[in-house]
Amino acid sequence: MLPAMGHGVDGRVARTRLDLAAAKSVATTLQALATPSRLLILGRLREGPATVGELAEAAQMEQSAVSHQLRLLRNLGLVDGVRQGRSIVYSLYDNHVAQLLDEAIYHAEHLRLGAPDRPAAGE
Amino acid sequence: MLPAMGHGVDGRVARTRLDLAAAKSVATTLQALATPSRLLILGRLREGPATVGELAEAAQMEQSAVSHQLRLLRNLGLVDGVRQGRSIVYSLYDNHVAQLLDEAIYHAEHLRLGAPDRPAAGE
DNA sequence: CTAACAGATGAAGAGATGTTCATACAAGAC
DNA sequence: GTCTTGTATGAACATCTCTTCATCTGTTAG
Repeated sequence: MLPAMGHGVDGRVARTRLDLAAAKSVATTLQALATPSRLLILGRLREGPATVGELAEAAQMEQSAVSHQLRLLRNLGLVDGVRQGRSIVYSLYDNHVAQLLDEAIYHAEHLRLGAPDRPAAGE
Repeated sequence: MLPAMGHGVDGRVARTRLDLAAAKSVATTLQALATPSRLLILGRLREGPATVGELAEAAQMEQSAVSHQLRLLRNLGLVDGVRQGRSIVYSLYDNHVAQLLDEAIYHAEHLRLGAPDRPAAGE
């Protein structure tokens, strides 16, 4: 009862050894989720579409900073923005993004339970 | 047909808005998966326990570099290493790690299908 | 037209990150 | 004990990342 082979959420199995190219690709995408600011933005987007201003408000950061991060997320295909009047409304690109986000949050929070975070405390 | 609310792999739902603390926590963990070298290491461990030397071989990196990354992964609670003679055998800490890895790879690779990665090519 | 609002973008700087090099530590071989 | 193998660790350095500031583009109001 120790599945060394990875098994996905619905039966899919990842059996091919991760090669360098794949690792780079995955790393690039995961890095998009590996920052508090972007997670806050995506977290807000998970609740529904929002303008840049609303995202800045939700993430408590400057408009410019949000815009920079949105560009990154856009280039990676994680979000999409459409103009609506003066505003631009952003939303998660598709369900893969939403799922990845949810699963990342779920697992990450569970993993933190046993994670000291700080190297050593003893002395 | 547009689930704004996130839904996890087996029904669990992430409904609480991600606050800054949670975002930081998740980001920290995800960052561990957001680098090619660490993904290669974890990818190898997904196939079963391995010594530092084997990991260095699999990831094509120097022993020292592997050791540094292993410390990081250890501190985050993603891997665990036990001494066996002269070697130290590492393995994924638990199934959460394996699952997170699998799902990250799965989603990330699917997302890359529509991701240009490079800003603009025209000219 | 001009003014105001909403975002995007480039440059620059502070900080974080990952690798390498040299060295230290631990365990077994002799 | 010494030597060799396997791993950890610290310092240094190059690189990348994220934010801020100033400015520019695009849209609507007057």
